[in-house]
Amino acid sequence: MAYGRRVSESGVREAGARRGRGRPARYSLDELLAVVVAEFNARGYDATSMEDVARATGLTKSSVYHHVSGKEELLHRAVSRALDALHAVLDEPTSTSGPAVDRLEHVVRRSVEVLAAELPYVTLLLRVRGNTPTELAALDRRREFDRRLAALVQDAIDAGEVRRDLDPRLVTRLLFGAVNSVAEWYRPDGAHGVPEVADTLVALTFGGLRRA
Amino acid sequence: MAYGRRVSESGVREAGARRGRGRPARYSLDELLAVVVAEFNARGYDATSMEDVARATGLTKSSVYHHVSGKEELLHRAVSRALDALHAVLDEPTSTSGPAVDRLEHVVRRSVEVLAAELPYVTLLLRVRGNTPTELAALDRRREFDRRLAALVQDAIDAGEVRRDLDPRLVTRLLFGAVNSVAEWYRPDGAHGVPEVADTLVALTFGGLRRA
DNA sequence: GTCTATATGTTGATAGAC
DNA sequence: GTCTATCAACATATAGAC
Repeated sequence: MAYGRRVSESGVREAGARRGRGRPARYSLDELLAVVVAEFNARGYDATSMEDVARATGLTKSSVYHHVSGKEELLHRAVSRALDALHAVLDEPTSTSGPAVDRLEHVVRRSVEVLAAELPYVTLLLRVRGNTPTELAALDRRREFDRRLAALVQDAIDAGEVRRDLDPRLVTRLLFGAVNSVAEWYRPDGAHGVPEVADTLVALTFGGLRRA
Repeated sequence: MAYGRRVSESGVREAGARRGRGRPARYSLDELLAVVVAEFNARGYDATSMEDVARATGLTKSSVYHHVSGKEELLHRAVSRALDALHAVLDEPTSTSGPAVDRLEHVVRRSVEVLAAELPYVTLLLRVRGNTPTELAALDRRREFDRRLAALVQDAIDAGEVRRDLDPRLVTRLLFGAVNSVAEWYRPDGAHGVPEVADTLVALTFGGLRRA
């Protein structure tokens, strides 16, 4: 923490205060990315100009271009981070051994945890539309992730551990639709902690809402 | 259907074929909106320029400005249509009388149906970020809708018809997170029809996935 | 109700001094 | 590694002819 950098509680450096004055900011790429991704999520990637990025970081546009080749590299680094974290969940030991329904439940829980831990990056990923090569590549990796999820649901059905009367691809989409929706409202300092969110999600989708 | 207008199966006039040539298009506002909203959803609202809008409609920018005051009016008309349709669900008789859990289930089913029927408009609504006055007003109406949903869940808990061990606001968010996620993949000509989607969603969230 | 032409601001990105 | 100054392209929107 040299230079007494002004960094907010969330670990995101505070915005725009020192442009052109005082000591140079000396951003690391990760620090810069955290600020920029927060801005992308607040205004939308397309609606955020490089001038907005510069203002948020407290640098000039030129200085931002010293760190990255352009706006798209910022997006690429952000969504790659999210995709790496999500794919890693599927490679965990508990995701690959044991009863299929337990593996599925584990992946649901861990997905919520990763979503919370990497919230800004996952949020940005979930909003990617496919306008650029970077975005298309991200959508491809997302689809690969979804295929691996669907295989997990299929395993649980084949093992007779979940009800067989539902289409597995449809169940996968709805189940992880609920998981992903957490990104729309979850806040680290909000009313609900990660364990409660994960427990409620599992209770809702594995146990069901209706009273016995 | 005068003038033998070229309109696709989805009711959306086909794009860009006649700019500057042949008979004037004579768009109604609703027809124009359908084309434009499809474009907004394909590229993202912010990433869609008025030039893109003009190309998609087969008009010039100037002609588009004859129909609407600007880009934001197009957004306003689209999200208002979605919000009107969603709020109407809560005012249906079956949403306001009978056992609370049945009212809740009815609203879930009808929300899926409205989402499918008004897919492009709801899709656009769900992506609104809050950058402009129009978007902020839309977010306000969405929040009001969510409040009414949460009250429905609370009613079902108070009536003892659903399990009491879950936080009602959290359940509301996850339940309708799953509902809204349908907009991300549902297609009218896709593998799953609306009744199957609604049945599966209700089975998943009210009955639960795990085998008894 | 459509067009061509244009006004005026903003965009992503670069040149080059310090 | 930051800055000032600038560019060409593209943005939203308008004027006015037909």
